[in-house]
Amino acid sequence: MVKNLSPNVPEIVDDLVQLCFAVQTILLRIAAAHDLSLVQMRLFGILRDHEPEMIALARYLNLDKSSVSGLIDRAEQRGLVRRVRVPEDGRVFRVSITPLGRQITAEITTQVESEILGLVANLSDADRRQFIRIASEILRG
Amino acid sequence: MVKNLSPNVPEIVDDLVQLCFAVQTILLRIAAAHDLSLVQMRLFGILRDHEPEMIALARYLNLDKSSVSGLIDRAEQRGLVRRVRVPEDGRVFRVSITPLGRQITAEITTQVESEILGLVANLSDADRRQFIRIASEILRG
DNA sequence: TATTGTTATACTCTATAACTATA
DNA sequence: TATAGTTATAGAGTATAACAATA
Repeated sequence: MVKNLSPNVPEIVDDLVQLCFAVQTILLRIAAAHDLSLVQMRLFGILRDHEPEMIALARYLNLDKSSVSGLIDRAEQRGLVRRVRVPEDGRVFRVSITPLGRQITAEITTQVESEILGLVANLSDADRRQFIRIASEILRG
Repeated sequence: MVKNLSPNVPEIVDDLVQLCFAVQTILLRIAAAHDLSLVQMRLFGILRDHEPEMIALARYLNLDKSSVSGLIDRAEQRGLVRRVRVPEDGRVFRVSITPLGRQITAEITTQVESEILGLVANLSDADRRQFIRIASEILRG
C-alpha cells in the first residue's frame, strides 16, 4: 500500500525512489540505534578519511556553516569529534574524529553493510554483477 | 571525493547507498523548492490516493501520533490539507488533501519524474529493462 | 576588505508524557 | 478502561543575519 509515486510515472522512477526509501529506512534505523541522525552518519563517513575545515564540511554536507557549528558542537560534547586549530591560519579549525567516534563509525559500517547485503541476498550472482554494472553507469556515467 | 562507505565494503552496498543518496538529493531539492520536507512530500504522496486517519498516517510515516498532529497542523495552516470529522467515531479525523495541495503534489510529481529520468538518461534501453527487473527483485522478492 | 567561524534568533521536526474527549 | 488525538515540553537540526577574529 502507498507504493507508487503515481500510476503514470515510469516504473524505473518508481523503483529508484522505492529503492532509495528501502536503503534510507535501513540507514535511519541503524543511525537511530546509535543516537545519530543521517547527517551525523554522513559526517562520520567523511571524518573517517578526512580532517576537513568547517567550511569544507558545510560544502560536503550541503549545510550552512552555522548549522555545521551546531552539529560539531553536539558531536564534540559527546566526545565523538574534536576541533583542532590550524597553525597556518588562526581562523580555521579542522574537525577530527576521536577514537570513540571511530569505534562507533566502525560498528555502524559493519551493520550497514550487513543489512544492505540482506536487501540483495536473494539476487543471483549474475544479477548482482549486472546491478553493480548498471548502478556504476548511473552514478559515474 | 568522500565516495566510499569503506574500502572493504562490497561494491554493491556502496552503490546502493550512493544511488540512494543521489535520489535523496534530487527529492530534497525539489521538496525544498516547494517549502516542503521529505516527510511532507511522502505525506502528499499518501494523501493523493488516500484519506487516512491520523493514527494510520503515524504508522505509514513511522512517526509518533503527536508528530503527525504538528505535521498536519502546519500543512493545514498552509491550506494544503483538511481534517475531516468521521460520523461513525467522534474521536477520529480523516486527513484530506485540498485542491491547492493536490496541485503542488502534481507539480512535484512531474519534477521528480523528470529529474530521476535524467539520472538514467544515459542508460541503454536494455540496461533500463535489466535495472527494472533487478530492482523489482530486490523490492518485491 | 574578505574570510572563517560563532552566536542570536526563529522555525520545523521529533519524541515522551500528560491530557481531553469519545468509545 | 481503552483509543484517537492534542498539548506541553524539550531537544536536534536548519537557515538568516549579525558578529568577532584573523587574513
